[in-house]
Amino acid sequence: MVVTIKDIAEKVGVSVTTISRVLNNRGYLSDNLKKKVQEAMEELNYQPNEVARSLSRKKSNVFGLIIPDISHPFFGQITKHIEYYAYKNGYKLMLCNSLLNKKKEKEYIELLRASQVDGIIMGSHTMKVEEYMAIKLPLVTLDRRISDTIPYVSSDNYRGGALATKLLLRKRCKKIAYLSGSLQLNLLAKQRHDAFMDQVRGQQIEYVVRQTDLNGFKYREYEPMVRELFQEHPDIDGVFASSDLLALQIIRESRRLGKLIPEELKVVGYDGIQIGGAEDLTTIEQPMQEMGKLAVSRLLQQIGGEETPLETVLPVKLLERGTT
Amino acid sequence: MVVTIKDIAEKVGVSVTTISRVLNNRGYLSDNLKKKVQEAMEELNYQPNEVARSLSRKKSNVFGLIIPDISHPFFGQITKHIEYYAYKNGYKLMLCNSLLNKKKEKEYIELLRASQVDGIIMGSHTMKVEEYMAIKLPLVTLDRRISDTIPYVSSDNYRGGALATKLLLRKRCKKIAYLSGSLQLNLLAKQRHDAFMDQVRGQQIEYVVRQTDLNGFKYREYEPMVRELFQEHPDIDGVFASSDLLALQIIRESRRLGKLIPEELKVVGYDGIQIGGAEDLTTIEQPMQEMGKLAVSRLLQQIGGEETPLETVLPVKLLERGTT
DNA sequence: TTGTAAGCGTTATCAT
DNA sequence: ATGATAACGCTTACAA
Repeated sequence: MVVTIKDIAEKVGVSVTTISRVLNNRGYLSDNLKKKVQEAMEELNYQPNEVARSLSRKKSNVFGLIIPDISHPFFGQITKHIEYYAYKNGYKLMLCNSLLNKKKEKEYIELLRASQVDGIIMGSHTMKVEEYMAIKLPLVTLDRRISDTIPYVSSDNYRGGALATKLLLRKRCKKIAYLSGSLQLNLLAKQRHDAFMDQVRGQQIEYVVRQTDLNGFKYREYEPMVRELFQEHPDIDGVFASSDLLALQIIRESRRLGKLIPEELKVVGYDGIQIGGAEDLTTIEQPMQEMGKLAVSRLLQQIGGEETPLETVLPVKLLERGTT
Repeated sequence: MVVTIKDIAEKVGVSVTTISRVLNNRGYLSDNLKKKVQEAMEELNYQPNEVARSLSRKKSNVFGLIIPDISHPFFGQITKHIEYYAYKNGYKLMLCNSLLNKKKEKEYIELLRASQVDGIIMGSHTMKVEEYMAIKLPLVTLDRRISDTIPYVSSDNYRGGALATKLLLRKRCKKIAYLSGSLQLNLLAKQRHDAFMDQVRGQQIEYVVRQTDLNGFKYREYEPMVRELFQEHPDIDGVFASSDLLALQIIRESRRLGKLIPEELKVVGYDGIQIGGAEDLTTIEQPMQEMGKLAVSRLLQQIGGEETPLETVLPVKLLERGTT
């Protein structure tokens, strides 16, 4: 049998209440008692049952994290930081990969509520606004403005888009393309596109916009899009890709075509993923560590009953490297 | 207040036992009753409390996953698959990033036990053998043979090492290097090195072995090691890197030095990560999906009281691509 | 300073 | 077929 608080109580010869007090360091306790209890715990190798605690306290110290795909470097990195700060604050993390599957996302949300998690960080969203509003749990989204009541943490997408586009203009590109994953999926990343358009319109420059309608993260499938782009527009000399992974695909394709980078083609990515192969890529770096930290702290604020600002927009940084 | 089984019972006019029965579909229940209960649940928007269930059933339906770093593509990908199969079997996943920090790993193990998880998948190991043996919980390790009682899932590291090395020999390399992260950390990956040595010894070929003593995943710090290697041995014409990330670093450095790949230098990586930039890399692919699947199923076996084989070694595959 | 007892929301064991 | 009631392991008023 597993050792419980009751066994400790019997061994020491006090009530369970007292043991619980020692455990939580509440109330007045003689040092002698404390010591005896500690010893008994050691001896019996006692471990508190967090499930029982959660039930009793109505608090689980668990956060749910719902993202599309943990194997995507952007989410992998941000998750790393979220875990770091959650752990630091005494919270565990339940990992939920939605794969942008509506049913799975919904099931996970229900599962998280049923599991009495103390808060949810959403980096995925495929359901209707009302369904998120109905969650009634501390909630924060990553890079997604779902409604004007659900707090979100993002980086400055518009500025990122502007920085990237301006760089290409400054480098005297004559015909530039904006490439992105599905725009619908991510409202805020759409601002990169808006910024691109604002920079490009009215300028003496040709431009092309392309987006996948993949509702997924099948990076492999970026390839045909990129190939097609260059077939239709072989004279493109600048590309702003809305993710580093996409940018890498472009670089790969242009190598195949024998286009020299940056001489004949300049490429700017987005995210700032720290992965071999992306290290020479000029890109817009999102402050992933800060984003993770703030996502956690927005949740903690809500749990603590504090006011939480609707928007938390963090600055991005242009990393000018080898591909421009 | 939150709706409980009791509220449903009152509304329907039966006992909580009956509601619980409906919930778990146990025993004999009239269809009429079932329907009425279902309706009441819908109406009151009832959600079972998993914490209470776990306490009562002594089963949480949660697995703990301890890995060094979720932002490393290898672990990101394998985690994706683990999550997939866990979910499919009704288990949630608690994500624990150890950062190869002994204290954190130990704390997490305790936390997982306290949280009554039903099993642990360990992809990290920094503690002493006995400490793992003392876990007394369904356990499976990834790519780590800790003792001969703890089941592990891995791919065939020796064969992977042999395949990679043989390829370089077949391609007529004259001087090849084996590069790896810290060998101590990962007993099984060490077999890649053994295989390398077995292939290379007694052949008419020069070879060099280098390993970081980084006890971490600071990929950035691979750079100096790689640079140094080429300074000391500018005549190397083949490299077997024990991870794709390391291989990418080598490719990067050789570009800088103006060495042509594969003409002047051939590079073989390891892992088969699916990341832009690694797509042209010749590498040894680990069957990550199968590994994730089997890690989960080994845990399920243990939970089900079945015999679990000590070792599960899956085949690797040589992907011959652009860098050889 | 310590103890009694109720309560957290479910499940499980007997009854009936 | 359905119900009482104890039990899961812990916390927390309220007492003493």
